[in-house]
Amino acid sequence: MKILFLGSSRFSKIVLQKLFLNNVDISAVITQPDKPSGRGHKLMPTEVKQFALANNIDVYTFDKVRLHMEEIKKIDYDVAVVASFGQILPQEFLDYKLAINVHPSLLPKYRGATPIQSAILNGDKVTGVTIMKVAKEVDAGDIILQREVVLEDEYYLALEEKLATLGGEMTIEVLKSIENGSVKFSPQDSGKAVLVSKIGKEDGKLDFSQTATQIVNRVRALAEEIGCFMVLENKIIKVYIACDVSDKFSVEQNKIMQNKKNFVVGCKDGAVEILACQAPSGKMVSGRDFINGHNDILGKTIL
RNA sequence: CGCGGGAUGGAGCAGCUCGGAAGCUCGUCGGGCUCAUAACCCGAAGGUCGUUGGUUCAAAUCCAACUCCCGCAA
Repeated sequence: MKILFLGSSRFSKIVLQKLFLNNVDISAVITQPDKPSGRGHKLMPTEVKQFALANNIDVYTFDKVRLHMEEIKKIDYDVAVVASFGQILPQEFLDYKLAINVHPSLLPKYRGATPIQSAILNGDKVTGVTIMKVAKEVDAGDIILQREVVLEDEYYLALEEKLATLGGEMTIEVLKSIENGSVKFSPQDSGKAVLVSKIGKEDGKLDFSQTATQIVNRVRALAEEIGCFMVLENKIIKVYIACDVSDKFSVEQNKIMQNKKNFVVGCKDGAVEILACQAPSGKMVSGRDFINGHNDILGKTIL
């Protein structure tokens, strides 16, 4: 059975890698076009494209799939595997051959762009991966296989890797079931659907009037990708790692603790320690180092 | 040619506008206090101030080029 893989993100790349290493027959890969990125606006290929090139897999970069159906129909494949591709696929593509999607949540919960972040942000104890048929409505197709994953206070990247790896394994199972005809489709209960939208820069701002758990969850969910930050004396301090230290310290809400050893900020129900952060123009440093270099901020207020 | 910030003992920073003897908070080492300590007190070591050239009586500081790092934007 030959597959056509469509994906663009790091999540996609991990799934693709899993399939590749398990000798799934990958006819070709379709990914988003190279985009200007980084300093100097150099053109950067997606991680999926980089992986494909490094492993001699045919790769196509299509800005809009619907404009390239002719080329797609020339590719010899049986099933399309879609993982975080970043484009809405046209009906013509869905009608052409079976397309299945790897989605990192327990559908119908968290349909949309940010299922992994949403699970962490909401403090969920369990999330998972769903393999479903791709339907016209986003993430609403019939479910083929679903597995749960218990959250263990991971940060985004670690959870993404875990879910993507599982997603790859599940995809392989599903492909086998399609091959031997045992595959079953069960419709989603759309009444229970939870939609999550894109997350923007401003969502990374830490609000110390929230609880310690909420703040830490926000850092876990967003610090690595979008970036979390707080505003201190008109400067944006990026926050990378934070933990709940309410049981060790008691600090007034929004205030920085007067302690040269720990970068601790008070919040609604306790205190959060900043373990890694970054000042403008600086590198990422430990909270301890940050305090050493900016000891004048002790006792100051976070806006 | 996208925009901008930075490089100062082992770490994180100040000093640069207005040139003129290297500073702060830590760390390290030694000593003291203490039942004890990551706390406190005393002392010490450790820097060609990113590189190269220029201006000057004199450059961390002004000028030029280069190297490496970082943020924004996308």
